[in-house]
Amino acid sequence: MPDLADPRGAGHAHLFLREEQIRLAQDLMFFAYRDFTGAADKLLDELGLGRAHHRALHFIGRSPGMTVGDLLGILRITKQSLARVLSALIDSGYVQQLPGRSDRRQRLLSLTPAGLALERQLFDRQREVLSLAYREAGAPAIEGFRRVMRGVMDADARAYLDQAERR
Amino acid sequence: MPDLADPRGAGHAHLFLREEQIRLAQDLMFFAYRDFTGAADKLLDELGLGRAHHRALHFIGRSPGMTVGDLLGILRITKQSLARVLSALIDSGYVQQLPGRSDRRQRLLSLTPAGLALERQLFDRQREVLSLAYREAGAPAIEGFRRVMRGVMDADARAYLDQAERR
DNA sequence: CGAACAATGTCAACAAGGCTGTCCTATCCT
DNA sequence: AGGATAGGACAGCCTTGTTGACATTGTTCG
Repeated sequence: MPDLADPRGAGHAHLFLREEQIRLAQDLMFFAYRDFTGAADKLLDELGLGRAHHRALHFIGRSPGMTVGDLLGILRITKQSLARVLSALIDSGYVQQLPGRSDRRQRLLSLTPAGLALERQLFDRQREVLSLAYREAGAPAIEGFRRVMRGVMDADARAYLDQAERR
Repeated sequence: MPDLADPRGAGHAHLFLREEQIRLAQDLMFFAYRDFTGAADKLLDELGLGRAHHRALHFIGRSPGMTVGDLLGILRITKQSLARVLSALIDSGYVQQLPGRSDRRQRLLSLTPAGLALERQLFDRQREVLSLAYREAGAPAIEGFRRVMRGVMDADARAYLDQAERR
């Protein structure tokens, strides 16, 4: 009865297992994020854009008509940081701003046809990577992936996802 | 028989579903990575360190005795970028270098006691977040998470994980 | 109506952490 | 002896984050 003979040892083994599992997750986060975002980098680079531009394109495409404030809340960067990225996208003709109907101080953001086309190209690069991963992992794994990732995010981010899913 | 009556419609619905699933994964990657790495930021900030320092501490702690070249291969940054981070860690007494036994050109990297202690504190911050997520998601979800994340990474990263698991 | 507040934009300066390019030293290997 | 390799160092650049201050326009409320 090793468990009774040495409960402290068993406890250590359990902690060790959990620790190794967490350290593995740290590795997974680093490598998966690096390679997932990296899938779009080559194309971005050719256009003189960066990941920050991609993020903005992504979220604007996901919620057309969102305000600048909405986008700031999602990205959690300062408006000065966003302004640089956003004005580049507007100058390049990928994003357009329309005055809000109910509140005309707002600038409602949306992708132009060129922006839609670019976002789709970037999307396709990442889809390729993720589709392979999904196919290898199988449907139940995908649901597990979703659940864990969701659990890592803060409440605001979960609320955003809930709202995105309802659309 | 709607499927036979409008196979094109069904195809579109299928594509739409897959597309939405991929876009959801983009969201998950952004939010989960942001909040997971963010868990350690406050502590890093107090010590005047950044995420780059944390990454180096993590991987050195994971494979004590690794060479500078090994670390470069994992992080995929230039040696000049790494040098800045590494020399800061050495100057602060968190990392030490020992000459390689078989090849004395090498500097084998390891954490000092202070480095171990710091890495543990950073680890604990992230463990807190991830433990909650794991508890909510359940064991089968964790395995799914692992499988999908692994599938997203490139072959080199998978090989690193395989080797790390064998230790 | 007018004052306070809110949404957005803008200028300036700074820091972290990537990058390139070049050159150097010590060591290893043939 | 001489070329290849591991690592370090100096210089300068870019992206993308930061803070702080201030301007403009539009909304809201007493």
